[in-house]
Amino acid sequence: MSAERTYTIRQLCQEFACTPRALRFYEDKGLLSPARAGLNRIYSYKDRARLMLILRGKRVGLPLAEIGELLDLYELDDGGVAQTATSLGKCRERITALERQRIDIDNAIAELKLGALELEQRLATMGPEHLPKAADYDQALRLRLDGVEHEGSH
Amino acid sequence: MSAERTYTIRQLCQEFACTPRALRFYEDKGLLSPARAGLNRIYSYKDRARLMLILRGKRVGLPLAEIGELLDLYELDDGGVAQTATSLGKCRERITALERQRIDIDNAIAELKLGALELEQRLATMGPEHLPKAADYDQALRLRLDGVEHEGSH
DNA sequence: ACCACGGTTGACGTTTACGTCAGAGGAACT
DNA sequence: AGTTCCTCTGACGTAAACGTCAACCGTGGT
Repeated sequence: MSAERTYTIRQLCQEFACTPRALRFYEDKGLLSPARAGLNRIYSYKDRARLMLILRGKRVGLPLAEIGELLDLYELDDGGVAQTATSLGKCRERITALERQRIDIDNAIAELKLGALELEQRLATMGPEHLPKAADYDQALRLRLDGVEHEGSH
Repeated sequence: MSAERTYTIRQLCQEFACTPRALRFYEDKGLLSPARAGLNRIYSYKDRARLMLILRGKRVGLPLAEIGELLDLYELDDGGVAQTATSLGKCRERITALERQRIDIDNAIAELKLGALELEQRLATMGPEHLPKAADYDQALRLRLDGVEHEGSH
């Protein structure tokens, strides 16, 4: 019966790398409905769980509206058999859609891996004979490295 | 040396269920550059292949800009070693991103399947005691079936 | 009492990926 | 020649998902 842990908007944002604006937006869309302490929003553990589902839904490309429907599937106090039946229908539609998408992704990954292989081989066999000039190569590489701010191991 | 097959804009649109507007838009963005017969666009077999890649990229949630970069990876006449190296980098980034996405999708599918199971059981154990009324149930079901045009096995 | 700080509510701006006319041009049938 | 198509080029509109900015509020510290 310990008071369940709660979160401020900023805590959740830091944890999941999103902005307060986004959370309020999800709230506008009915995907979240945190409690209030005066004006301030207080997110419960359940709210946090919902947020995680929302973000995963986004990562797999679902529009917020669809995510909302799916979230409702999990919290069905329900309104009857017909409701449940159509929910099941939507659920299955989403499953088959995601399975198609999985296939697309597998194909894309396969092709990209082939592409990567070819690029590697090209790099390997690409002797100085294909280069503009050793000096140019050197300079181009330098420019590249200078231009890239992040991702550097330095 | 038979003249390679070509396609009008409408033919491609019918084949891939998209609109002429979309194809012209992709052209604006540099993802396609079909030949012309006067004003009219003439799509080659290669253009068609690119379009398929574009559409698959879209299905996995890539923005058109990214798709453009990936397409360029396949057609590298190239500008040197540095170019090829950074291309390889981008390629690998995309691969790992897609692999993460694959995991998300697998998780989402798993959860949805659990949800579907629960819904099925609820439907099974949901005796008339939870129903508004047997008559209402019957009527609601009828309405449902009438409202759904496709997917019906009838 | 004053002020910084984090949070809140509008309201308008922005990007992406097209949809939707409006107006015109060439091919083809009648 | 007239009409019917299909297509083309702008140009403007739109939905989704926030970003950004202004102005306000309550609370803790000094």
